[in-house]
Amino acid sequence: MSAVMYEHSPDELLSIGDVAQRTGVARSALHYYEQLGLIAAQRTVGNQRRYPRYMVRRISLLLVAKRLGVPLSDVQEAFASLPMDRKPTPREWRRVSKVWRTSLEVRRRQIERLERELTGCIGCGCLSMTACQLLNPDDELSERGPGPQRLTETGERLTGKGSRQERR
Amino acid sequence: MSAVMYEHSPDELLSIGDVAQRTGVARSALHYYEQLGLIAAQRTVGNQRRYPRYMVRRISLLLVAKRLGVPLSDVQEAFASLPMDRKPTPREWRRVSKVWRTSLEVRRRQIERLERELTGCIGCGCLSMTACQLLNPDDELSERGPGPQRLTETGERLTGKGSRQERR
DNA sequence: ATTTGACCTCAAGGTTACTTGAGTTTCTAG
DNA sequence: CTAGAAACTCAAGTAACCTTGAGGTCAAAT
Repeated sequence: MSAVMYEHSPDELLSIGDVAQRTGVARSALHYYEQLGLIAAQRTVGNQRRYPRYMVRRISLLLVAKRLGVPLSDVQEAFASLPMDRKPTPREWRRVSKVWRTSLEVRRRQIERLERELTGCIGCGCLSMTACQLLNPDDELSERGPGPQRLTETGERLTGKGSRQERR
Repeated sequence: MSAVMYEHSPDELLSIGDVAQRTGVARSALHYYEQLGLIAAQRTVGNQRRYPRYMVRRISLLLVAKRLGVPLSDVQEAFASLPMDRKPTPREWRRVSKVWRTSLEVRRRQIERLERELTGCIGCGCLSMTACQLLNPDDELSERGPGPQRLTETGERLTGKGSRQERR
């Protein structure tokens, strides 16, 4: 580990292993993100990746997006305006984060609405197909295409009975 | 369309096309859900599926879960206690829906927390790695396995600039 | 100097959630 | 009764997001 002796020296470059540990992202995932152009690294003479510190922030912001269920293609767009070769200014960080904030708010409101609807329907025990908006959303539900749609991301463990495998 | 004349007769069985239209779920997806044991149907002499009405509710509840980003494997678990061969009682519906409600609440709280954190960090422009919880969640973030993780489900279109393809 | 662990690339595989297509059969309206 | 729409099965393909493996290189501690 290249940075283990100088944890907090300001301009220390981080190896991929360091970054993996700090961010909790697997090395293979970092490779993948690099392929997508979401992150970048300098290289040593021996072709090994060396990350400047601000890349960790970039990755962390990426993780925030992931936690929100934002697809990487959207992250790509949002990151397009962030410089890769120098530390972004606070102003630049703010601009990007603002997008996430907006998305967060939207999602929160949708969830609140769902909660209200579910409470209404289930509360009265009706679950009536005709009256219940939740069960008859009508709106764009049928418009959705195929492909995977997941987000256990935020780790709620629905049943709470430990019945879900710890995956793999 | 078998049910087009008797839209609201009580014990009418629905063809797969009917169900697809009512729920907004593609026929192929219904086949898929059946494979997973999430739904079931009676068959005609000619082997075509005929769904009892309550299956539509079951599917609708499944869709709610999907909207929440719950993976189908979790839905499977939750549905395990719902009878497939008869109309579930309101009590049974309630029990299952309660799980969703809990999940919703958890998710909402997480989002609220994220919002607070993001506001704090971005608001002051610091985005500091040491002080910011958002960028250093530490908690179980690294525990996540591979596989797809998406949820544009609720359709927020982050950038709002119509830059995202309408898929396919 | 050597060994051990970290790293590299590239191709292929895995998971979730479906869709698409081929070839065939069943239903229903005229 | 017959044509055309709708359904059936099964296999294979797709998309997002990574992981795993093979085969080889680099770097830091002994």
